[in-house]
Amino acid sequence: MKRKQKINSKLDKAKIIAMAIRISDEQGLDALSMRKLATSLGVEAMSLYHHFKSKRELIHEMVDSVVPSLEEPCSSGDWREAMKNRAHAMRNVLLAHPWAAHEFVSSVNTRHNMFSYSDKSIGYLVEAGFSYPMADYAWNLIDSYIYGFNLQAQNFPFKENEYQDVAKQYIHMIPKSTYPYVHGMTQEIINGTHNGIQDFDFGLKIILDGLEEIRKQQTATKKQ
Amino acid sequence: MKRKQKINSKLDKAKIIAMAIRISDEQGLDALSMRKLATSLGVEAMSLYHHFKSKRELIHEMVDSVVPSLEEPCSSGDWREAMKNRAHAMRNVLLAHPWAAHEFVSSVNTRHNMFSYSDKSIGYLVEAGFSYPMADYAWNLIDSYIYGFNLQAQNFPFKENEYQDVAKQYIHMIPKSTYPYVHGMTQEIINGTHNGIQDFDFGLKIILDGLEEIRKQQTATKKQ
DNA sequence: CGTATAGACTTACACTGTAAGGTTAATACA
DNA sequence: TGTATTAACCTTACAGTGTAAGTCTATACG
Repeated sequence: MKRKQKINSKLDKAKIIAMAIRISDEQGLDALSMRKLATSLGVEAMSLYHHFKSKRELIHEMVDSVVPSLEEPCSSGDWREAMKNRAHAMRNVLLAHPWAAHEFVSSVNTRHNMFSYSDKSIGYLVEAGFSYPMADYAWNLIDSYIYGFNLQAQNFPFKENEYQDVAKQYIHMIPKSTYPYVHGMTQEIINGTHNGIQDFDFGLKIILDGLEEIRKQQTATKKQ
Repeated sequence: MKRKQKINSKLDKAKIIAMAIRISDEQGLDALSMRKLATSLGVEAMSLYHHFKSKRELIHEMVDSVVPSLEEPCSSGDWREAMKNRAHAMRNVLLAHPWAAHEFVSSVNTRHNMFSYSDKSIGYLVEAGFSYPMADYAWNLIDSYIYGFNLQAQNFPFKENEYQDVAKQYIHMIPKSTYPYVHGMTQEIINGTHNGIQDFDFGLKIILDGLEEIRKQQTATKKQ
C-alpha cells in the first residue's frame, strides 16, 4: 500500500516546521500566525491545515523537533556533572528558542522525544543513588530553577551591556528614602562594584551541592 | 480644582479591576476579553477605555492590586525565616491568581507596589549580611525557584488526588524497555511508595541552607 | 440658563484560528 | 491511454479579538 505523493509539493511538514521555528525565534510565538507562516512559504493559510490539524499540533511538532538538542553528547560518571550539562543544554535551547520554554512546561511532555528526555533525567539521578521519590523532588527542583531563571532572564527589560547606563539614568527615580535597598543596589552597579549580570551556575551549584548532601545521607542509610 | 464626577456612574476603576481579577482567576487571563468584561459589568466594551487607556494598562493595575498580598505581616530576626515567609506569601498569591505569575515576571516591576516589594526583599538579605551582588544572586535564585516551581505545578495536567489512578491507567503505555526510569517512577506511585506530590519546601530549604553557607563565609571574611 | 464634559455607546477596521467546501493535477490501475 | 482517485492546494466565510474614531446624554458649574 504505497501512498500517493506529489513530487513537487510546495509544502512538507519539515519545511513548515522549520519556517515556523524561524519566525517564532525571530518575532516570538505570538507573532506566528497561520496566515503569516503561509505567506512566508508562498502559500495560503488553509493549505497548512492539510499537514497539521490545528495550530496547536503544529506547535507541538515544533517543540518536539527542538527537543533532541537537549541531549548533551556524553558525560562523566559524576551525576552532578551530568545534570549540570543537561541544565546547560536546556538553557542553550531556551536561549535559541525563547518560545519553547512555555511549551516545554505545558503538557507536551507526552510526546516521544520529551518523554525520552525525562526518562534519561530520572535515570541519571536514580543510578546515582537517589530513591525514586527523592529523584522526583531533585528533578523538579533543578527544572524549577532552570525554568524560573530563564523566565526572569527572558523578561528582563534591559541588555547586559546597558545595565550601568540604565542605572545612571534611573537612579534619580529611586529615592534613597523610599527605596533604600534598590537604591543601594543601583548605586553599586553605577560604581562598577556589581555588574548586575545574573549567573546561572551560581544557583545551579547551590542546588546540586544541596542535593549531593541528601544523596550521601540516603546511600549511607541504605548501606546500614 | 475639583473634578466633575457623576454620582451614579456604573463603572469605576476598582469595580472593573475586581471583576477582571475574578474572571481571570476563574477562567484564565486568556479568557479575559474587553467585551466579556464589559458585559459582566452591564456595559459595552468601549466604555472600559474611559477608565483604562488599553487592556495592558488594565492588566498592570490588576497586578498592582494583588501585590500587597505579598507582604507577610511580621517575621523573626532570622533572614531564612523571613525569606521563607515571603516565598510562601508569593506562592499563595500565585495559587489564588494563576495569571499573575507571568505578569510579575514581566517588566511590571516598575510599578510602585512591586517596586516596594523588591526593595524589602533585597533589604532582608542585605541586613542579614549579604553583599549587594550576593543579595542580587540570592534573590534571583529564590525567585527563580518560586516561579519555576509554580510554572510546573500550574501546568501539570493531573490533580494530586488523581496521581495513583492516572499511573495505573498509563503504565501500559510506558514500556519498561523503552522508558525504564519513568516506568519505575510510575510503578512507585502505583505501589504507594511515592505519592508523586511535589514539595515546595523541599527545594526552598536546600536553597536557603546553601545561601546561609555563603552568607556565613561572607560575614566571616568581612570580620577578618 | 448655557456650556463644557464625564461617561457612556455605536460603528468600523484589521487582525486571529479554522470550518466547509471547491479546484487542480499527479498518480494508480483497467 | 482513459478514467477514477485523491493529495495538496485555494476561496469564502464566521465568530472572535483589541481598539481608533466619533456620537450621544445627563450632569455640574459659571
